[in-house]
This record gives sequence, C-alpha cells and structure tokens, in this order.
Amino acid sequence: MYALVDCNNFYVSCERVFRPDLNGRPVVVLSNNDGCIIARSNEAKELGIRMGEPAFKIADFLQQNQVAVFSSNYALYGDLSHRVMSILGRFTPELEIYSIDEAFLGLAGLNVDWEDYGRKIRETVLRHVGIPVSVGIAPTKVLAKAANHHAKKGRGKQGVGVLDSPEKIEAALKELPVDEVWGIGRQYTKLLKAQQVETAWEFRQLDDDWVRRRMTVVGLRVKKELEGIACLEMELIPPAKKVICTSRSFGADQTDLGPLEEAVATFAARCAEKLRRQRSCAGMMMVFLHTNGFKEDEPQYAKNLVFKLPAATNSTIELARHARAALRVIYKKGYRYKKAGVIVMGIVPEERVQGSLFSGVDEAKHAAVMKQIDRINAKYGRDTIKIAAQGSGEKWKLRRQKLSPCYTTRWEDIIKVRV
DNA sequence: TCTGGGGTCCTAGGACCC
DNA sequence: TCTGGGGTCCTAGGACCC
Repeated sequence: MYALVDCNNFYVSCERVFRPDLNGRPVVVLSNNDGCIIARSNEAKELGIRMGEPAFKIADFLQQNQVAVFSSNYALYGDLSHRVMSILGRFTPELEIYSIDEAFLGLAGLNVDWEDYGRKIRETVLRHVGIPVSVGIAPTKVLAKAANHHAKKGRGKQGVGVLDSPEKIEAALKELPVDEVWGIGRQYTKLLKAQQVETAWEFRQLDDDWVRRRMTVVGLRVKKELEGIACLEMELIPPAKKVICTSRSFGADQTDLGPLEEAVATFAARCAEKLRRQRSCAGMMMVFLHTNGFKEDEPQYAKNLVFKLPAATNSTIELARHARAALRVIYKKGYRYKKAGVIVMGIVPEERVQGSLFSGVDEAKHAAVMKQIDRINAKYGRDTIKIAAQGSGEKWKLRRQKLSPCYTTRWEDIIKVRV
C-alpha cells in the first residue's frame, strides 16, 4: 500500500500558520512578480477565482471581496515544506518527496487500520507544523492520488481516503472525472472525451492496445495502476537533475545591456549553486532572452544561444563568464526585454568530469573558492558573498509588493510574543 | 503598469556505424 | 510483390507533472 500526503492549498496554508486571523477568509498567493494567482484558499475558490488568473485583471474584484493577497514567499514555503517532510519521515523509512507539498509513503509490511493511520498522519502534521494535509491510501500510486482526491472532495472521512477493496476502488473511480487522473492532462482528456470516456472507471475499461497506441506506454502504465497493478516505483533518493534552469521575468522591462548582464550572471550563479548541491557539473549552456509577447503593439524579439563549454564546470565564475559572453552575442539594442534565463545541460557527476588541456582554468582552485562561498552563504544567507558581475539587481529584480515576513528563516522576522 | 518557474519522459526521424 | 540486419546517438516535438 501507498499513501499520498498532500498539503491543502499549501502556499495559502503557509501564510496562515503565522496569521490565524486569515482562517475562514479568502486568501490567494501570487506567482513571481505578483503576476498570476497560483494558490487559493477554499473561500477564494468559492468566490470563483481561477487558478492562473492574472492578478491585475481581477484587482478590483479581490479588493471588493476583501481577499487577502500575498506575493510568493518561497523561503517560508520551502522551510515549512521541509518540516512537513521530516514529520512524514517518522512514519516510514520509505518516503518519496514528490514536490514541495506532496509525498508518497511506502507502507509495505504495515498491518494497521488504514483510516486510523491516515488520521494519525494528518493530526501529527497539523499539530507539529500547523499545515492541514489530505491523505490517500491505496495499492498503487495512481490510486493513492485518486484516494487523496476523494478525501479532498469531502467524501473521505476527515481528509483521509482509503481504497483498499475492489468495491471501494470501483465506486471512487466512477466518481473521478478522467481529467483528474494523475497522468491525464489536457490533450489526453480531449482524446478520451472524443471516445465518450468521462470517468477514470471508463478509462479503465478501454482496450490495452488502443491505450498503448494512442497514449504511449506512459498512458498504459496509468491504466494498469488504476487496475491496481503497481507500475510506478518509489524514488527514495531524488535522482540528479539532467537539466537545470534559472529564469525570471523582470520587475520592469529592460533596455540596456548592463542590467541584463547582471541578471544573466545571477541566473548563472543560481545554476552553479544547484549544480554544486547535487555534486555535478554542466558541459553545455543555453542563454535566452525575450521581449514581452503580451504587448502586441511593441516590436518583438526572442533569441537563444546553445553552446558547449570548454570543460564541464560548476564554478559560478566560469558559468557567469560564459553566460554574459553569450548574452552579448544575442542582445540587440532597441528592444524592451521582459525575461531572460540560463539553462545548463550535459550534466555529469563532479568526479567524472573530462578535463580540458586548453581551457586555462585551474579547476581545483575554482572548486576551493566555491566551497568557501557556499559555506559562507549557507551560514549568513544567500548572496552574502557573490561575484561582482551579479550586481545589485536593483534595476531588474522581482516585484514583490505583498511579501509576508520570513517567519522561520530570518532573525528579524521572528514573531515577537508579548510577555 | 500588470500575464510564473522548473522539471521529466517518450517517440519518431535522421545521421551514422559495422 | 518481396531491395539486409542490427545497432547508437542526437534532436525536435509533444505529452505530462507540480
């Protein structure tokens, strides 16, 4: 059996942990740059606020309905996520952290009442971290997801859904719209609806060969999982990333090369940090920038450059140097740029890097410097020490007008309790 | 004024190898 | 009718996830 534990309206719940006055009120959290709605409390959902809606389009509506609006505060969400996961880790040695707000628990060999067990997980996380979660328990991952969905819709008991018999599975799948099945997205939904398939149960009745042909082995695996045949294994150790991307829309459009160079150097620095964290190096890089496609009356320009690095590296200095050089190649004067990014690829483990006779870079020296930079920044906070090319970010940094305090990760933001 | 960011996997087709 | 057989690597495109 597997459990899927999913935090309810996670970002909103994080904001509420230190603001209990927001319980029962509509709350939303915005994407970077205060752009779109990316998390909604149940009250906000009931008001009809849609996922992904641009905030500026419904600014009046939000105000009229006294919706509490927050910029996204990833320092807070990341920290609370970490706490939730460490609590879940007490329940089983088989924990797969699937995303910032979800985890699978392998429950093999456990002989307990599943309803009780699910409730215990819920209560423990709520008491220790203050985040409400839903728990789905079933024989496969896809069914655990379905059980979780079932629980969220209020049909399970107190946020816990258990599908441990063919009868319960059939009943739940007959109520589950096919587009809510994990692994069935927009395109497959269209395909299935054209076949008169509306529910997960109807999908399960389809012919294997047809599914294989039209939805590849991925679709077939989903179907088998719905039948109760486990095809998806637990990933206890997160595999190293094969591609790492850092990109941002700017708080304001950029026209000059200078600030763009700083932005790209900063993105390269973030990529380098991510590479070092997973102990790998990148052999290729892509740098891209583009104007704002929504402004149809303005001249548009988008360009990227992909290139091999002379030797695979995770040095901030090297990656930033190449990123800036690439930017200078693709930058054209006379446009208003909205977004840029750096992607690193050709990722290999640190200890398997093929050196270069001609790069002229002393890799050992770079590694030693990076180690000290990481140590200092881990202790005193990100960018306490950085390379000069990153600049201050003053010109291009994100708009975050409604940022909540970093209650758990900054000394200055810790809540004061009056005695 | 204003519209997010970061990933994975699978398949088909072309170039190339012996 | 019937044009060898078996393979790798790379890329682009399309699907999906949070």
